[in-house]
Amino acid sequence: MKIDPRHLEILAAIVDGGGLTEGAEAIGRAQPSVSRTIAMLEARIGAPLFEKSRRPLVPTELCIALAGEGRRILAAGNTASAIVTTFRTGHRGMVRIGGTPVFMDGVISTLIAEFQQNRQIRIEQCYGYAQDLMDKLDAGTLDVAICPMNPAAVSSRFQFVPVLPGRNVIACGSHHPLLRKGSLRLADIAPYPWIAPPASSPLYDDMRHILRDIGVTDTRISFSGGTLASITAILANSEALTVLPYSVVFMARRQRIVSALSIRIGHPERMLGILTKDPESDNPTVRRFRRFIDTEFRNLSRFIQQHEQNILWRD
Amino acid sequence: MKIDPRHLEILAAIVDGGGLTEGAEAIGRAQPSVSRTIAMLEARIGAPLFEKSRRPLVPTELCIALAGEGRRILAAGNTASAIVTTFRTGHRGMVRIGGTPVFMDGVISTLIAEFQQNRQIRIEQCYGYAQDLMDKLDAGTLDVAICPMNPAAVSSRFQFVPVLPGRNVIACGSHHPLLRKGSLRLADIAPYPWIAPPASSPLYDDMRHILRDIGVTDTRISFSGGTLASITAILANSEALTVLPYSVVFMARRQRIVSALSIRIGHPERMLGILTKDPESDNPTVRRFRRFIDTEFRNLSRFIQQHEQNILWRD
DNA sequence: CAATTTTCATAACATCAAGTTATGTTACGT
DNA sequence: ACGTAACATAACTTGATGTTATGAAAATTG
Repeated sequence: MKIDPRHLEILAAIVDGGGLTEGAEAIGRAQPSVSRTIAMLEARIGAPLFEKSRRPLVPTELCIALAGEGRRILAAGNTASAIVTTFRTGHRGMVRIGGTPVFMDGVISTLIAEFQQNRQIRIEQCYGYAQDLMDKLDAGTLDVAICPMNPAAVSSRFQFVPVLPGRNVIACGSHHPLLRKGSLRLADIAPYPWIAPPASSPLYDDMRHILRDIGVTDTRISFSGGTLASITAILANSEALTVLPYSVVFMARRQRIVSALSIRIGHPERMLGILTKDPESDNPTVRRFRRFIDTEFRNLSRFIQQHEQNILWRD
Repeated sequence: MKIDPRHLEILAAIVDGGGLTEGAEAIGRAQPSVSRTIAMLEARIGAPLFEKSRRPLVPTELCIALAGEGRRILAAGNTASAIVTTFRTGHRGMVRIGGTPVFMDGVISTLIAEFQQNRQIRIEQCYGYAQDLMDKLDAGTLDVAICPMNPAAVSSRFQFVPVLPGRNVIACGSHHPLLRKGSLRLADIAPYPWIAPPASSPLYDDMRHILRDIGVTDTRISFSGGTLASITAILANSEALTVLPYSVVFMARRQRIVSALSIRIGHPERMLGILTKDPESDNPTVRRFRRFIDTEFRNLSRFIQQHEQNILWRD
């Protein structure tokens, strides 16, 4: 005998409320409605649920047992409602994000940890470069991409919200001898080996341009192919140099492991930004994540600007 | 946002079954029905529950969370069904029974314990004599009465199922000197004191008749007003005599504390039986209890008859 | 004890979710 | 690319649930 779970809910409400009227109110219905529902339930079960002709309604043993189950159903329904609410307010759910490796490791991961505070949100992260990320957004396997792009060159199928200029710096270990030098010249830099980003990454191109600009010719590559963790470790324990996004070095400044050389280098025409396919159709969690990233980056941008004013950039 | 618990059940069934078709079958509906239900649910919630355009249906994070609650609801519903089933088969519920004190204590209580084996049944017992019990049956505060009555004199408003002749015996402690005597005469019995049943009980009248029949004139009452437990204790620790229903002494024979004198006494025209108001309208538990009492008493009756054949009754 | 109030039951009707069968679509495997 | 299996849609029927209005009965109160 299958019983409608809503009927059990009503039963629980009546037993707990102490009467038909209270139960009806508790569950948001009119009294006659629940009265008839109970009558039908009794007919189906074939046994009375309340003692007849008693005014403060007295539940049967059977009724009390069933009301117990009804209470469970009520509880499950409430938590289900809560789940939906937390989901709709973006406090629960999943966000699939992708971005360039160094940037995800060096900046985004820190923000993610903060975003997950007080929320039950799962982040599925993947790494990739611009084209890759756009393909995934198209395929619907990614909600948000965070990557450097030329805002003018973004397809109209995507929304691109720029948040930071895509500036790079020459990074080194915080113990590096060049940091103690007053002014840097080509001859000073030339002797040191370089860590190369992956050949397919934009950073790699950036580095090539920078080296050409400052006149370094035969670059000695001492390490390549590592993610940020490896790069940081190498920088910390050698005198190698590399090119990293300023924001990454900025975020890492707290650990006092890596620093940036005070040398002005040309920076690309790209902006770091949030790339999405159809911002309106995203679920609340994704929206909230985008908003969060956006505001955090604007804060970061301000910090970086303040920081830059305290540094003398030399040629 | 209130969610229909049945929808959550369906969700759970789909997630567990791995597809719409399986889920629909599990819950006993046609596939299009659940398809539309899910569509409506998604519309209400405002978020997809399954990933679109994927053929082995892939549930969303949100969906999995909600399905968890649905599973609870399903479980509660199942136990509710089980409760109803056990109730309908008489394995659960409550029976309100009443009867004459000595008889309830001496016979019925033992049977109740056996009846409750493997069942979740609450017994509400009360004591009373015939008129009292009929009033309570009339008032609907009693399901079954078990008492001695003259079958011919039972009102047609009641059903009376006789189960045992209302025979009495003279009871004594099992150490009693009279038990060692060959044949008993009035002079043998006369010296001993008597325990009197409550004045309002049928047993009291029985005792008076018996004493008159066997010629005892000035009866010495040593104890009165006690229930069976007290009477038994007095019998065990004195040489007092009393009148008890044969069935009570029979049930007590195991403890070897009380015995019956082998003296034939007149017995009343009453039958012990099961008295009910409206046997058809009773719930399954009560019916089952009546059936149980009936068959147990028939067994008891056979035992008693076999037992009697092994005893020489003297005048 | 009668009057009043409270509480539950019933009636009559409207509405909407949910059931059905029949029939597309569409993703996936061969 | 083609067939199959699985899901979606359509059109219609049914039945539970909602409503208001009202009746009946028990409990309370003066």
